[in-house]
Amino acid sequence: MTRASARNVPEVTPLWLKLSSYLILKDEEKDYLSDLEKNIVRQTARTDLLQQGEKYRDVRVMREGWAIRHKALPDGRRQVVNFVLPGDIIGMYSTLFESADHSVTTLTAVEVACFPPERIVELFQSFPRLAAALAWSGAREEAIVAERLLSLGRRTALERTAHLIVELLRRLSTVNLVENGHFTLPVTQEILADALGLSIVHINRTLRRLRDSGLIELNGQRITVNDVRQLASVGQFDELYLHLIRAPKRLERAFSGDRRARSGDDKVEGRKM
Amino acid sequence: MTRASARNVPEVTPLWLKLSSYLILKDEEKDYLSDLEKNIVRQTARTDLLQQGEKYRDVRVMREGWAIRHKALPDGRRQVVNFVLPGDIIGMYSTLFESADHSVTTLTAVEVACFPPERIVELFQSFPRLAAALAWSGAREEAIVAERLLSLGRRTALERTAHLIVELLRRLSTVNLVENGHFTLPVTQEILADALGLSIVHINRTLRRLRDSGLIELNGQRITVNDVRQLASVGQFDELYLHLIRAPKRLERAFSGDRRARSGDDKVEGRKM
DNA sequence: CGATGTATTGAATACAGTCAATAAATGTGG
DNA sequence: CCACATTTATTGACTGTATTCAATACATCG
Repeated sequence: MTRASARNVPEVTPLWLKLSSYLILKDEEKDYLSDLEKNIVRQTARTDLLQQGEKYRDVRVMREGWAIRHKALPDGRRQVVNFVLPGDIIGMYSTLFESADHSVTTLTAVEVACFPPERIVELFQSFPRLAAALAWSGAREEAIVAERLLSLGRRTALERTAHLIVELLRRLSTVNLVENGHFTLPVTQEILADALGLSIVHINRTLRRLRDSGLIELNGQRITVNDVRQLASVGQFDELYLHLIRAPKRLERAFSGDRRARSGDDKVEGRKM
Repeated sequence: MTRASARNVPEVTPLWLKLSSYLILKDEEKDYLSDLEKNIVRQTARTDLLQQGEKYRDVRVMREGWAIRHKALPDGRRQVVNFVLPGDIIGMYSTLFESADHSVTTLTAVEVACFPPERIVELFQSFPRLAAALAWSGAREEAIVAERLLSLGRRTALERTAHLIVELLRRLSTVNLVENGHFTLPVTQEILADALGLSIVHINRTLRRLRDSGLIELNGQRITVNDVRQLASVGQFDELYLHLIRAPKRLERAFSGDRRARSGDDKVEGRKM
């Protein structure tokens, strides 16, 4: 915890906060993260950060504001795949694909950091702990999408809606954007509908039910969750999928040893090759 | 294409085939893959490869047979997140999580290769091209789940079903498991229902409609797709999301240069740091 | 202060679910 | 190899959740 006094203490960004919930970052890692987020771009609400079919470019880190990742059918029907919140990364593996199969559109004015995808590779080589944390965050995103799939496939409208609210609460908590159970929800009911696979009208009715039951309150873009436990219960919320636990011991162990040799230790004891 | 005569020519596995659709593997990479798949385990149909809540163990490669990745609600409702086909990897990033948020259950007798997750790290360090190919395959899985989310959210029962059949056809084609438009579909209608967020009864009726329209034929576990184009059209199938194109040029370029320096080249020209 | 986008509610409709009964297929033990 | 049991598939009738259509209220913004 000793901090070199000469060192420029880097700003605490949402990404920093999020990764810190997974493992304790070292100063050099914080510095590298800080450097990654150096190139900052601002964009207004309801503009595209990425368009379906477009060639991928930079990797981006959401620093402030909300966006949605969504896919559309030729006839205009649309599905919101996920919400992009502060601390989330856009197009981490973009180098691997030729073109995007989804769009990303801002819901609010946003502040994003941009860097070339080559830096991800660099990071995997030079900062394996950071790389693991980023990979964790990426894999967790997949888990979130899978959980939403469970919602759309098997939860009722009420359950889905309750579930989404709890999910957002949890995710925003990690980056300090929840205060006393309330947070800003900068979405129209149309967007909620597209996220939950429902019609606008039905989302409206469902929110009404949640409000009438006293579980939530809505004032403009401010949502207050009065009873998280009960809301989570309505949504059949399973804490497991957000993987909000620190890096497993075996991972820490892997990083504690010699950096070059870390692939060998566990392996050899289990099998001979 | 010259092959060292002394070299043990490795078996062509589904994973090998799949990755080859993305980039042309070098002999040393083939050898490494072959070594990864050395430890082979067989398991009968309808047994678990992984259970929700369980601690993660080995990484597995499906060599033969089918499985499903699925999540369940406390009351028993179930959602199949994805089908695990030959060449697919189970739990690639498993080290990063404490416990599994989903189960994996075999549909047929399967043959899987097991290896400790540390080898993924090893591979990222020693075989970056292979690592990229694996990361591609992982990111593609996410894309498949996202596309299924679009299905459940915004496609009708008929569209969903048609879409899934085309998806399976495409994925199985990559690993040479489709012949003349027909392939083995080792699933009950209950599993299809759980994959598509429908009831068993409704899947049955939907399949009937597809058969009556002559688009597909079903004989036991053998399905024949008579008109892929039309079926794809019914399912609003978008070729984009499977990312069935070779590694983008910038990736190849990155690998062609000096291994240690490859993070720098593109980066510097765009910005100064 | 109109204009557009968003929210809300009622009424009619539809797609998909549930219940139920039967048929077909698959598996098991004698 | 057959008889029985179980799982899976199929179809009809009825129900219900969510959609669509429509009208109105409310909000936000230039």
